[in-house]
Amino acid sequence: MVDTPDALDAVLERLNPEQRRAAVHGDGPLLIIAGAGTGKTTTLAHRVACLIARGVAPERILLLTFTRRASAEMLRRVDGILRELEHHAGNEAGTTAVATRSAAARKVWGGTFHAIATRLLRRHGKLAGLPPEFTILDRSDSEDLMHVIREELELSKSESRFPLKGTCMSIYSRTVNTQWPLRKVLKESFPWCEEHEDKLKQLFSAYVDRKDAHAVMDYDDLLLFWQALMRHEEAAAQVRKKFDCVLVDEYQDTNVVQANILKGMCPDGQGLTVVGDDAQSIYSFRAATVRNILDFPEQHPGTSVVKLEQNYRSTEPILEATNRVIAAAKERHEKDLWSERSQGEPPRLVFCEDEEEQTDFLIDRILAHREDGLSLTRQAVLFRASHHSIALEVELSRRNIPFHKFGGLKFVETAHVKDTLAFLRLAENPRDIVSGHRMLVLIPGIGQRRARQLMETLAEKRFDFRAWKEVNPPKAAKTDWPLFVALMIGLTQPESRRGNLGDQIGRVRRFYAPLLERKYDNARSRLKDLEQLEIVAGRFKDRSQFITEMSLDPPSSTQDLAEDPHLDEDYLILSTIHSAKGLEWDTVYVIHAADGNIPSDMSTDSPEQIEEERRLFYVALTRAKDWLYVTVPQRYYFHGRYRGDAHSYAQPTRFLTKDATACFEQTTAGVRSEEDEGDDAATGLDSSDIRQGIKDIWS
DNA sequence: ATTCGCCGTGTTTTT
DNA sequence: CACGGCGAAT
Repeated sequence: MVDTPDALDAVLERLNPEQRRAAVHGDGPLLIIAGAGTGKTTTLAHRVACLIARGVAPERILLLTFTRRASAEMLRRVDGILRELEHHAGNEAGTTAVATRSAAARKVWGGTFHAIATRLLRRHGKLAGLPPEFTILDRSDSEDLMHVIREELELSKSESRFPLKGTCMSIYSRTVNTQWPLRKVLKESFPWCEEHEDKLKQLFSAYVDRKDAHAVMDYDDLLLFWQALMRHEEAAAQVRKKFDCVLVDEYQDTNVVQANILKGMCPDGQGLTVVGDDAQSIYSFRAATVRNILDFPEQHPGTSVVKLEQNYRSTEPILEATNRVIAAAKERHEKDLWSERSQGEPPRLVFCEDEEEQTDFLIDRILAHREDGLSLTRQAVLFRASHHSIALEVELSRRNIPFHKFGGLKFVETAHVKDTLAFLRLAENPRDIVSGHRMLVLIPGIGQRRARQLMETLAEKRFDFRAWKEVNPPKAAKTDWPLFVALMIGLTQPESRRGNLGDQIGRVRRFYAPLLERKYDNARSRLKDLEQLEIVAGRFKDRSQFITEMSLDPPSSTQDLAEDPHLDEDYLILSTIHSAKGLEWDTVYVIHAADGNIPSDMSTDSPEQIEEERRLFYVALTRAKDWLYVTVPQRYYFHGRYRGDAHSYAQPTRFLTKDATACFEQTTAGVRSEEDEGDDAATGLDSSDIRQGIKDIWS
């Protein structure tokens, strides 16, 4: 099973000495500090391949990544390396090994903390008293449940205004993820809610009980239960003995609970590898703490530290600019990133009149780069907030330039898709009060109150939907009610559980369509979405798995769902900076780089927040290999209108210090100033067209 | 006692 | 678009 050392050496040859040290490192705890573009994925993939080559069983390797996409990419690379090893090893290994090897990478346990937690808890949940059929609440489901309880406890009737459901959820989530006392969380992050501390405690404890009673888990529970499993001696031993090695990517964006889980998985640090870059920590709003990576050596005595500093991604001029941006950061691990790619264009800082000019400039440059041979998929437009790309999307659609957008509101998060899924979720787990409630209030004549009663009735009758046949529906629901009950009974028949999922969605859709038409004015496009959903669902065999995937790993781009033939088509990438983490493109456009957007006005309360925004900007810039454009639309928009008088101008982001700016070539977009002035009139395209286009996106 | 519907307000980032 | 509040309709 062990390859000849020669084969391994030949493959490791292409790594630099530090990367190689990390890849071949033995059993002790290992911390890899990997600056942007220093070949982190390559290194980690080689390490995994080395482990397998040395005889570690792939199914005993746990690889924790930040997204499903990252995990798939990593395993693809591991697979590639293993095949290469085969090749080098020549014929001695024989044909059986080939079969073993090519399947090996797929056996690795790869995924996000949450996905792995789900997998472990479905299998070992009994140890923690969990029913294996639990359903998972996404953020807005959790908020809905919080809302229901808040109403029941009549907290909204308290004298001073009680925090909104979203705020309650944020407080709760922050409390459990930081593992701080509620008081401290309120004081530091939600000072305006301090007076409600007692009521919040009441609310949160009811929330925890309710989730238990209804067999639902929110995102935080997945981590918390895994943590609890690892604190229970017997359970921990059972989980631990499944794995020999645990590798964690993007460690700078993990929180305290995740660090505790790792400590539980590898108490003495044996077999534990973490990789990250403190300069790229951008998820503290999710309670991630950079202390995890900074304190790792103390938490795990005997840690070897490897620093990767050679950048393979960007040209020297781009790297110099990004280095100067991050140099202004307050607290950081000194890193000295350097590149051998000395030739290259300077990054450009482009001032635009307004957003329209920015859009024109972008499209102009994107097409020019494509002319020069850079396909659209090798170019990406990055922005701070999802809505920053709306105007660009409209124009791209108008010009038939294909694009995929990552981040922002996802398909599965839209109301009508959630409604549809709620039917399946309740069929799968009749105790799921959130889905039940959501569905029931869709039916005319049924509101908050009756929905609650109906769910109580269902619970009393042991979750048998036939109990609802006896219910006397209100007048408005006379015709819908029997149809609805029949639908639910149909969906819970044993054959439905395994039966064609597309069919099931179709049945729901036929019942739901009239309700949808009544509820939204633009039902047509929403119904089309449901047809999409039907197709996606058809690919799954197991209903429970489908529901889990939709809440844990939803399709990351809206266009992912569109059509399969899209796979080989060329398309431009639009992405939030957060969703661009870990990726790279030949040409990167960072748009709306004005103060107020970067840093976001929402995140300038504390110095820590501003530092995080700085790192965010750094992450955006460091995605670029050869070309980097930073665009600043100067006219300041405010809720779609000019703010105040017509001549207030935006400043470029404060993170472009004088030092950093010096690395940029400054230009104005000037798309319009020359001959385009006349063209504009000729095309007849005007802001009213664009605004109409914007409205079309929503409606 | 409930549900329905209209209107004003706000809008980051994500597992 | 989503949410919450408030008054009208059932």
